[in-house]
Amino acid sequence: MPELPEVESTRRGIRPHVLGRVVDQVLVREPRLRWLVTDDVVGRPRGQRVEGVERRGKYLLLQFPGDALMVHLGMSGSLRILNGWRPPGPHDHVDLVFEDGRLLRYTDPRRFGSMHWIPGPDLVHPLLDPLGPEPMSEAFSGGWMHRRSRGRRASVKSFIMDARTVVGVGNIYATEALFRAGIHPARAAGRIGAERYRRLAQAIRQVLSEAIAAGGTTLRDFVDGSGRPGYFRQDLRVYGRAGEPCRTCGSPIRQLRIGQRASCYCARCQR
DNA sequence: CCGGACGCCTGTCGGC
DNA sequence: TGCCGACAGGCGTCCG
Repeated sequence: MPELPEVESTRRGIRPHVLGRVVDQVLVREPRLRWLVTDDVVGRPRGQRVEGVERRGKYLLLQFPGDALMVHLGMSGSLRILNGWRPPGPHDHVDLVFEDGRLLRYTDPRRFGSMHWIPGPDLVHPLLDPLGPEPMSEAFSGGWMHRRSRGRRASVKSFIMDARTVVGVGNIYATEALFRAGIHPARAAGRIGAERYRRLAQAIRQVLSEAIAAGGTTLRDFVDGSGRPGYFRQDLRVYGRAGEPCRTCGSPIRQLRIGQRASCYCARCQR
């Protein structure tokens, strides 16, 4: 499910409901996520107040005094605020129960997500360590991509989906950004010039901003912290539109596979 | 170092 | 109707 806009929509949805609340207990019904949920996730948050709800790439960070809880939604994960106890469904793996009876419930049918306790205030974790720049930060630019891509023969689509290049860009938004920038997804990253990378950086920022404003993209089951779907699906120009006419030029949208992922593009608009 | 394939899971959908 | 393969929003790991 979730790329940066969906994670950010989740962050904004849950933040007002969890900020300042004190954790009463953490219930882990199924610890077998992408990585085994360890005992510190169950034991350490108890009695602690949530002091911040942040995001780094596709990771959500619940900040406690001195420590943090790091959550990844994988392919099919979501977090929901419940105002009171409700019986959990088969994929409701973790509950953070607050002292006032509200809870934050983690649901993830495919269990590709994860939950880690990060001791200490500095957000040091091996999964965060290799991450590249945030797309909205100054550190991310066409120049950065251009320099980093010299000599690379991998496709530009794989290149921008690599979190070391830029965080938060998954299959949907890589596909959409390349369409907006007029770049063919299979083109070798190292054979794209500085000016086109400037356009691509702008396209990535633009498509992510618009998607956040729409509450993200719901393909099947994504909902934000309040249970609302995202409405960016109707604004997708190429993703999931193979065989349909290009909204710009009318020629049929084509699809190929890059790195085991479907890649839709317009052969006329993207070179 | 780089690039590509694999595997982890469950649910859904299309074709036969 | 039922079965079976393909596919799905991610990403660490392994291999050549």
